[in-house]
Amino acid sequence: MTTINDIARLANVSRSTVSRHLNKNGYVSQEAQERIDKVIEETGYFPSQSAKSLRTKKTGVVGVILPKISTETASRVVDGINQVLQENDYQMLLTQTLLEKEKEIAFIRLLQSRNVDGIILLGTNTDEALVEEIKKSDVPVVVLGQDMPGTTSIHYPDYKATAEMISYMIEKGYRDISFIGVPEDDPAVGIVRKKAYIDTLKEHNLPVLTERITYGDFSINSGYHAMETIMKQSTKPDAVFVVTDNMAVGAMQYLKENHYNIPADIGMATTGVSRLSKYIEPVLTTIDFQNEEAGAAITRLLMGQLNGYKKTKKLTHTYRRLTGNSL
Amino acid sequence: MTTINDIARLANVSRSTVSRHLNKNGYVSQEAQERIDKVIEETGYFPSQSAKSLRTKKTGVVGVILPKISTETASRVVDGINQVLQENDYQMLLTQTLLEKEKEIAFIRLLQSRNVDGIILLGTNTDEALVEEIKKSDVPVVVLGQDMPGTTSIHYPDYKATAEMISYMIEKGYRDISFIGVPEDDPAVGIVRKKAYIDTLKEHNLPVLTERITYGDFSINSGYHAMETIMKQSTKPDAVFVVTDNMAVGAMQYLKENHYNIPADIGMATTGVSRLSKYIEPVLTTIDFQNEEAGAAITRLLMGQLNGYKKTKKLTHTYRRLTGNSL
DNA sequence: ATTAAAAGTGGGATCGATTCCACATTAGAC
DNA sequence: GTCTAATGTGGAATCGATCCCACTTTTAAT
Repeated sequence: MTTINDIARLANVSRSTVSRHLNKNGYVSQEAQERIDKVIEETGYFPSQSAKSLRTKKTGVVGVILPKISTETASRVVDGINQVLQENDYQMLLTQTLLEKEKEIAFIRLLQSRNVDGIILLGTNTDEALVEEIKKSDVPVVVLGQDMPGTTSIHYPDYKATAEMISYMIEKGYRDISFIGVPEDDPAVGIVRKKAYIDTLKEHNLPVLTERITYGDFSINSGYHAMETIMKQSTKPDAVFVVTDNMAVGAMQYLKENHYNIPADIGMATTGVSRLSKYIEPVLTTIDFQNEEAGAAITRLLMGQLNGYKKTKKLTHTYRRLTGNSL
Repeated sequence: MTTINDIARLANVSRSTVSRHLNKNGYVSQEAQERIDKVIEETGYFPSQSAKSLRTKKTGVVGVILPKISTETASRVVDGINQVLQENDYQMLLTQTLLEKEKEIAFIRLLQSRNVDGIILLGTNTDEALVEEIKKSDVPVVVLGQDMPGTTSIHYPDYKATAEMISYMIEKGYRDISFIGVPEDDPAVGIVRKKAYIDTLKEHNLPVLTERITYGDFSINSGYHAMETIMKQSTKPDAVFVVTDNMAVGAMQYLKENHYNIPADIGMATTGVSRLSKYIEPVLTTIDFQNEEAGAAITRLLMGQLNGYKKTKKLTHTYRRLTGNSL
């Protein structure tokens, strides 16, 4: 491999001069620049990032930790992240936890050992151990999707969007709305969205029935089974709200297989699957959290931190309701 | 930041001993090991990957170049890649070209400057310039999706799968099948699949009409417009085959908006959208190229190359036909 | 008891860049 | 024509690891 020393020798200058030219700092004569450029061109030289970052403590790489890439939500967020990183000449080191919590902590360490300049975490919990690990981190960590204590983070408007959707369902005439949620480990999705559901029912003087509240684990399959549990109850609800896209797909699969008509037999609303919801029949009424923009926004916050901004920031992202004919 | 020297000093050994212990080569006494472990535990030390890879020329990072992550096909491939990389303790540096060809070449260089150990390219063309760049690469490059000259690659069974699907459509009674393809820059999708379509029509003594062959650019939108072009012709076809998932979604959108009934008015078949095709109404008949497994397979080939296997390998991946009611 | 092999350790060179510093040359100001 | 500032250059230290080599101590074999 060609090194800076080879270039220096071939161009008849010192390696300091080559470095100065490459980084455009300090003085280099016109002639020297030309000789260096010529040699670089001929050899196809590119500086070793390892050596560079050993000296400068910067790698130009940002680590991204997410549960699983092959979901619409995650891949859209990554699109947004990528866009901002590219604008700022950063690269992305991608890791997947597959929803194993310990891996979030392990990856924060691993990414640091790889000397990333910063870390973006798509949050799935706010456990004490995780908060601690973030606090200990040498590099800035920003979080999307959870209100992570003491950390710059953007979370979705879980409460507002859910409450509004439930209100909308009630307006539409539904009176017995069931709920497919996730465990409380995930505060944003597991606690806040459930609370919004319960609060809104109460506000409208509707009963909150524990048997109408079921849980899945984010997977398509778990949505299927949660829906099954609900529909096997002695009395059936007239609608269902599913907290995530993947589980909604599973729930819909159960309903289709068992020949329930949506929305005639049961209304359905969810969050996510925004891009594909309109090709699914019936067209899903869903909350679009605008994941690309959220990914871009959290990345901009990280860029800010990398440029020395120290204070932690808390933002709530926006959303739009997409109205289909599933209600 | 804690370095190996700090650990050495605190544990009262030399930095060589710490290194030997960490890498489990050479001799280190039991007591020394314990002292070192204790200090590492206390300080939360992790070795600097930059320094390490400057010496060893290995980073444990594999670069992945793909057109766009937020498509079902790409994200499933990445899932497969990730799985194998994780098993082998590699990390993934992800880049997106957004279908700009020059970026494929630029990223091959960039990734090398970042000292990745190998590169996985989701191929979109086999241009001379790209082939040259791959040949010049210091690190192994493997390609998925194209039969890249001189390079270890896995391509999909484009011809066979397409021909079989067209045959199946003909068996089903369709006689005027239109085609939405992509430009020939992409040999696998643009040339081979079209050839299979044409050959199969000919084999069955059906006319090949140029006006039935349209092109898109992989985007949903282009699928929409291609479908529009076809349906605005004086005589309408009785079926359409769309070469990629995204474009199929667009084509379907056009048909739905204009109240064409699938399959009564027009039959439809495609490749991809395998995971979601069954939730779309009608359930799409599609070719599933089993992208996770393809991603895993190409990554295994790369791992082989990293372990010294030198010969270039050419493989064809498998597929399954998923039968829906869109035909 | 002698000796060779095994076990254990530290010093120093090295990887390829950046960056500080000393020094030489040139240009411009008076 | 001096003097200072700007321009231009190379040497050497440094980043944090690996790894070869030299050396000492322990163990085991004869």
